[in-house]
Amino acid sequence: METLSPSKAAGRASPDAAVSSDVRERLLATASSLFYRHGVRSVGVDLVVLEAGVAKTSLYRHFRTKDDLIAAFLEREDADFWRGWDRVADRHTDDPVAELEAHLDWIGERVARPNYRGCPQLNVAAEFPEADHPARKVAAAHKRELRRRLRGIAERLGASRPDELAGQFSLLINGAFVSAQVLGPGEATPLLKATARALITASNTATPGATHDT
Amino acid sequence: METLSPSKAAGRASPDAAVSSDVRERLLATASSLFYRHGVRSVGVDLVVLEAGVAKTSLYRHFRTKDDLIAAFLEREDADFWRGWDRVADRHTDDPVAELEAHLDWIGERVARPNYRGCPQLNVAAEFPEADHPARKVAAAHKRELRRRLRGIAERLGASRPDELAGQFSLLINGAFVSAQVLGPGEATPLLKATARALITASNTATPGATHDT
DNA sequence: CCTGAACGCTACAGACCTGTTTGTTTATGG
DNA sequence: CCATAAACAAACAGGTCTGTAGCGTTCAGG
Repeated sequence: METLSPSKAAGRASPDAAVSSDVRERLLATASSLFYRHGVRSVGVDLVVLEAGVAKTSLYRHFRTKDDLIAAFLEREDADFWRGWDRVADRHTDDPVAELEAHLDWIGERVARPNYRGCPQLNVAAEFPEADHPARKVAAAHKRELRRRLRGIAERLGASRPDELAGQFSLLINGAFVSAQVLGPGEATPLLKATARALITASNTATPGATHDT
Repeated sequence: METLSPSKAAGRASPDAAVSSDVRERLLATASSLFYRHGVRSVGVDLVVLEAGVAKTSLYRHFRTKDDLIAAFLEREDADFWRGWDRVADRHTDDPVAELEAHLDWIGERVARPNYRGCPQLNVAAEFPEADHPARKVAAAHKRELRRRLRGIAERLGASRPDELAGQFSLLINGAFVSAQVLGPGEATPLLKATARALITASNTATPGATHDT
């Protein structure tokens, strides 16, 4: 029988009710870190509760299943991502070109980090082929949101076909997310920005309604 | 050694010696299909041998471990991919622009297929974070080869910085591979081609930003 | 002071996983 | 016609996985 150790009780958050979310938050933070670093399927719930210093029963009190925990992980990553995005966007409310370039700087820097392991949304999508998996829905919504925001920028750029331009940006950014392994360090940012500039130029000079395809 | 027997057929393995590779080939074909459709980690060896109609001992005679089987799966996909690529390239030995566009058509068509499940190399890389996994080495080599071939095209295009242009193409194509879930049907090809055209145009004008027509 | 919620801990169920072992069948080459 | 190699079949070893059950402890609020 273990006697309760004061240091233990002090180490973890005070049992102070606060909201019950203290344990939940620690679980989610631990799971997010483990899931991102090692992949979702290779991390068992036993490891999560061990690292979080929490009982397994508590995990299943806060998350119905592991799949729900995975979805919560992606939602957390989604929120983090847009928080960072907004921080960048807020510095360039007037100039859409500058805003886009700042986003690409931010993304390029992120992709070049030594422990970068790819976009969590894309990773989970690759790990779970079933499109109706709860986490897949989060991932799909995240990518739709990315394109939506890019379309907003494209509109402010005055592109003749903003949705098409946004699609191109989206291709580009997702390409950077998965290409870390094949890109040299520091290569992503210049590639992203050069490509974006070429696309903006082309979108300005393109003849509206011209059909290039055949 | 290659005695061929007309009495092939009949559901079960033809006892015909053939090359020993008959069983191996069926194993690899079955595993490849299952791995691609359902993901590598979610398909156990028991299922592979069941679907292949082969004994598990046979699997482990031809592949030392499951990891080796996964690597063989990626090697097979790699070979298939370049076979298709070469078929396209062989039709456009004279015109690099036409060749690139043909490749993008081919890729766009592939990505739009209803049961497209992403690039197997990228999927496996997402499933196995450990960079030293045998399959990861195959995937990395595959992506390096892609960029190498794109650089060849960029050189024949007369780009001033062919390696940079190849990097941009690479970003673009990998982006298309992972963006299937966010792209509308039939959207990939026009996006790919329009982007490639913009990049080629930009690469011809020495400094980005200038809007010059070819 | 009592009740109930939240948490911790241990053990377990039941399934699935990779890889091995043992023993049998089959077919071909010498 | 026999030796050899390869395949088959089935059980098993030893883990790991998700999720549940049982039981004790802490603590806030009435």
